[in-house]
Amino acid sequence: MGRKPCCAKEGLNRGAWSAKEDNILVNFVKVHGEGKWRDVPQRAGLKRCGKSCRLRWLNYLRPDIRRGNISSEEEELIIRLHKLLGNRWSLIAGRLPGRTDNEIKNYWNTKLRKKVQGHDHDNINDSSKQEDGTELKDNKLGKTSQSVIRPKAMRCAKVVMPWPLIDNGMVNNHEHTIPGGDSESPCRSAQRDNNSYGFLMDFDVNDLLISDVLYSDGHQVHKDQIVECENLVDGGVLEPCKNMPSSSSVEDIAVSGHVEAKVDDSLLDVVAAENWRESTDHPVQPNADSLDLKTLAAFLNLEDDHEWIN
DNA sequence: AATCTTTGCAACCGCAAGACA
DNA sequence: ATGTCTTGCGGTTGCAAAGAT
Repeated sequence: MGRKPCCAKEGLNRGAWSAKEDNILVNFVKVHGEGKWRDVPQRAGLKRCGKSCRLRWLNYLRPDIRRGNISSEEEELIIRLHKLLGNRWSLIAGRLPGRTDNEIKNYWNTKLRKKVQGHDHDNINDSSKQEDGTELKDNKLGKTSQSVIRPKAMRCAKVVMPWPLIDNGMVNNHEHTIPGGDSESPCRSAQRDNNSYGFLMDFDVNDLLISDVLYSDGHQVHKDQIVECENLVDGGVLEPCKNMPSSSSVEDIAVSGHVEAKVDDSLLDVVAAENWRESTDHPVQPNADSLDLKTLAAFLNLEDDHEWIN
């Protein structure tokens, strides 16, 4: 027996919302709050599908929506997050306070994709070309291959809050333990040094993943990068994992799709959630935003974070 | 000025996961 | 344990505005 459709489609308005409909929905949510979207149209007196109401609210009517042009910092962040997360628009949007997944998706599809593709084309490396010089495509959509973290299955055992947040007194605890998480993570905790990489946290992912993230560029990780990474480790940024497969030679560590590194949402959400909480009262809050960008910059790109955050 | 093409964005659709009875 | 409901997500579509011819 099939499930009921979310709404009877006959007699319902479709397409663009009128100002009057917007008003009704806003007033209804103000009074009754979000949720129970299925009942909203009937209770609010809207000739709309509940799903449509929810979408309209989330993507357009919510008071904390930040409209207007996407800044170059946001654009840069979207590109980097997309490189890291793929088409996980909701996750990407979660790192951009006030922006919706739909907006970011549209922005990517209409502007950034071309931009990035153009850039990739310029920087196409040998590994993406066949012997005859034609480019290899990794799927039927013709996307260039890239390392993407699929943030679902893996559970994060323990999360260490980013130091800037702690230093700023935004949070009290130095550790947030996820209930049910495995307390014996194979990777030892990241060093508690006062540095911006602290939020690489006690994470249930091996070093390969970390180097994936740090150097995810869709290309092979070079030996000198690993050396650099190890220097970071030596410097107290990351403590080396004990269970790193010893057989994996440096040259073999390809940052490619086969590493289905499934990072729990909490990886970055810890940061974003705090910033979001801070920013919802004042959607454009320079401190919170710059903090978030800076922390993410440190996470996403160790080398040139000074260049794009300013 | 008229028509065609492209672009940008809001909205829709189907699917999946989690919650709940 | 199972079925249904609710919500969220990502892909796609439709349409209006802008630009090109």
